[in-house]
Amino acid sequence: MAFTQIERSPLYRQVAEQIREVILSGGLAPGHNLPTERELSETFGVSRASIREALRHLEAQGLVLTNGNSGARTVVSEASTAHLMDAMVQLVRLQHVTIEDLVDLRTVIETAAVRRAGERRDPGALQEAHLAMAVMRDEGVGVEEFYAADVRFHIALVRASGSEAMYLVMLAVREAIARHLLIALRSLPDASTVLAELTRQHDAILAAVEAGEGAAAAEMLRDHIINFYRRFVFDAP
Amino acid sequence: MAFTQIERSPLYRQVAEQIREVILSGGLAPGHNLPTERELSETFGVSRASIREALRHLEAQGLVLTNGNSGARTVVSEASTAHLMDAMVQLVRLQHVTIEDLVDLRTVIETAAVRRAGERRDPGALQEAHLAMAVMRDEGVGVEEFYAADVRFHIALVRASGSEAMYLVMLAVREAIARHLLIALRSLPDASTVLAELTRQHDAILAAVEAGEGAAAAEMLRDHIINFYRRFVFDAP
DNA sequence: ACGATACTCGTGGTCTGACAATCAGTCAAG
DNA sequence: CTTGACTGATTGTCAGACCACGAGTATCGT
Repeated sequence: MAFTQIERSPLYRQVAEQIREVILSGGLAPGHNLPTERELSETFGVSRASIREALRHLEAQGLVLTNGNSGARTVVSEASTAHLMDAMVQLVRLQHVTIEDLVDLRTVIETAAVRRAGERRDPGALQEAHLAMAVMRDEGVGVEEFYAADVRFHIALVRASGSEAMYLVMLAVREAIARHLLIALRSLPDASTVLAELTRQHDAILAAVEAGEGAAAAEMLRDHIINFYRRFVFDAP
Repeated sequence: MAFTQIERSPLYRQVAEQIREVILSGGLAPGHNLPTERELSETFGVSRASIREALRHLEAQGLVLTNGNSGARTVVSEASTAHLMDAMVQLVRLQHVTIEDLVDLRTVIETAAVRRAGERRDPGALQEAHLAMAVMRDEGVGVEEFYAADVRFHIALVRASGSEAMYLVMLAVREAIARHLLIALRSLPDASTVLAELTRQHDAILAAVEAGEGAAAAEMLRDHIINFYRRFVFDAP
């Protein structure tokens, strides 16, 4: 006979798992109201406390959304990338992944994306890149603003590749890197010169993409990223 | 004037945020016991119910771990990739990312990783790849086992690149793709022929990596992946 | 002296019932 | 038509209780 191990998971986990499954399989559309806690309590046959703990679990997974205030119903959340980003940032902060690795991954994804973007030439996404360039070209721009525009620029390039997955991972990687990058930028002794140089490189990359020369753009982008990190982030202090 | 939105976060969220920050900044090392719920309740000045909801939040983020049974303390969790994978699977199931996109991303990362693996030639990780190959070479192997071995093989290749970040994202991507891939494999009319062909390709790729010919391995890997999906997954039904 | 047994205590898991703050809707007054 | 008050429902929070379980400790028989 085949006895099987008894698995004893807390009620709140069983409840959360059931609700999660319903949401993921489309039984509860985003934006719709969840049943009230008291209703759930009755249908599952557990106390409201357990229901609430299950809801907190789902909330942390980004599946449901509570408005923070009392008196507002709990709703099914839109699919969001925020939690993917959080998960990655967490791994970095816990030292499970090094910045070098992330930069490496960033280079791989971004060069591939740019190569593709050169073939597609999506005008919408490239427009966004141009807007970011306008900010960076401004002489008096501060380091913070420059960095924000830089992120917008690079993200726009990846988005122009048309791959939602790359865009997504890119967002997460950028978010995880952000802290270190900003520190490096802030401690630059001669900021405006460096920023001007970065802007020039951006210009060249964007031009190559728009000319349909994806391979050349990828090449320049690789140098752009690697050189920057080599000069200002890794060896710096 | 710049009025700013009033933000009113529930107690459980404030508690969770504080504890999370302590853990992420190293104030509580993985494996150590968290204070008991009653202690936390006292130090934060909120009821145990709120503390518990905060703990459920942290649990869902993979920061703390409760042993499921009663009588066991809550403990700070090791850094784990499980939640990154969950987050990505979730996005796929919510239709936010398509399988085509994921396969695309997979190709990009995996080819880059193999190229690197060819330069490093990490014997340990390649050993794991050989073990997986042994399973796949077995004639009578079932589709399920073959698939598991296939995942082990590809993951081992990425691991051999030495990039923890790529390995991580690869895990997540594979997990998200898994369901579709298995369905495709199961519905193959002529499984053993296809599996044998896949195994031959694997052999060639692994040989190239071990010979230090990363570029060639990457080329073969790209064909390997793209052809498979084109023939059996996308056009299939 | 030593191993097995029973006991106590602290922990997380669960429940109940209550109250406050807030929101959505209704409806009368101006 | 706008304003304000009223009503009912919902989430947020609390206090207090009980249970099941694990770990250590004391007790007992040999």
